[in-house]
Amino acid sequence: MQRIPKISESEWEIMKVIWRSSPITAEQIVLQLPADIEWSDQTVRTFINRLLKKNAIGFEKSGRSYHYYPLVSEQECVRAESQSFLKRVFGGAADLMVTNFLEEAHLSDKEIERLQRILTEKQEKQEKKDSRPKA
Amino acid sequence: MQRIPKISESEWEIMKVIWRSSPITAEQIVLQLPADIEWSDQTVRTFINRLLKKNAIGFEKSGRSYHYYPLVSEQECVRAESQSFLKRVFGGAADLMVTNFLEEAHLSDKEIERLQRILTEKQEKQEKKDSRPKA
DNA sequence: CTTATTGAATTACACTTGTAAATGAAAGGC
DNA sequence: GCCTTTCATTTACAAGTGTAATTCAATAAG
Repeated sequence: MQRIPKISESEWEIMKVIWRSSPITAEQIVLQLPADIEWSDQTVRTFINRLLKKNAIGFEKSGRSYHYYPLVSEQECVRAESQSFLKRVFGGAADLMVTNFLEEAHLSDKEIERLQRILTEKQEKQEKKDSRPKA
Repeated sequence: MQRIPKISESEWEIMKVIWRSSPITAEQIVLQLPADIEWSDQTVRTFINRLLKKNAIGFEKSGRSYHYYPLVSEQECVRAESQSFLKRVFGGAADLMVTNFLEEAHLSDKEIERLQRILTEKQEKQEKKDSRPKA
């Protein structure tokens, strides 16, 4: 009964398309997959069906073909995957993980500045919260 | 022939123990696994064997039992997993990912400051590089 | 109406993963 | 030297994944 079904690597590709443009037909999904992915129609339909079984997506009949739409939000799924990744690789330590990314990734000056702004905002928000009497 | 074998979730737990203290016997691995993991000895030995097959670890006989040690570094594996995660969930955009984590994770003031320091350092390093004539 | 086409649903099949049990081999106990 | 214990190796087996082919059902073409 867990809220968010486990979505496999291939299924993620399908979900990303559906999140981007739903409702959408199987045919359109095939077309909108990134060019470097070369799956047969059948393969794509298999993934669609598995996502249906997992209740990750739903559909509405529209004459001959189905229009699929997400039943779980990208937000939720990203969060779930991130949690799982974090736990597996960094034992759950978010700051460790961010540190690692900051050090490994080559970020542009712009990006670094943006991140600093976000951090500063977060800091200010927390200070405000701390100065309130705790409920 | 890819450098870093794919390490499953359970196998990661084993690897983390081996990275922490190697060379190490199967028995010790069992003992050093986090307390909330309850695998039978056999299960742990299965994972160890799979890691051997994948060439993620090696061993040296020492009389009755084996002493296992890593053949791939934690660094490498973390990097590989991160890449894979990044690609799957964020389409490869590292800054997006970091942003997301900063916003979702509850970081303490200390952690935020530490991250800011890291960012500042990175920024300074990049400026230095930029002021050099490009090779 | 019969046939060809086009989705969707079912079936397939090998590989991985989680979870062990069974078997084999070596070493220690007596 | 035989029996038990203890590792390691082999085998097991169901669920999930990657990758489709096959079958079924409805629609379009003639």
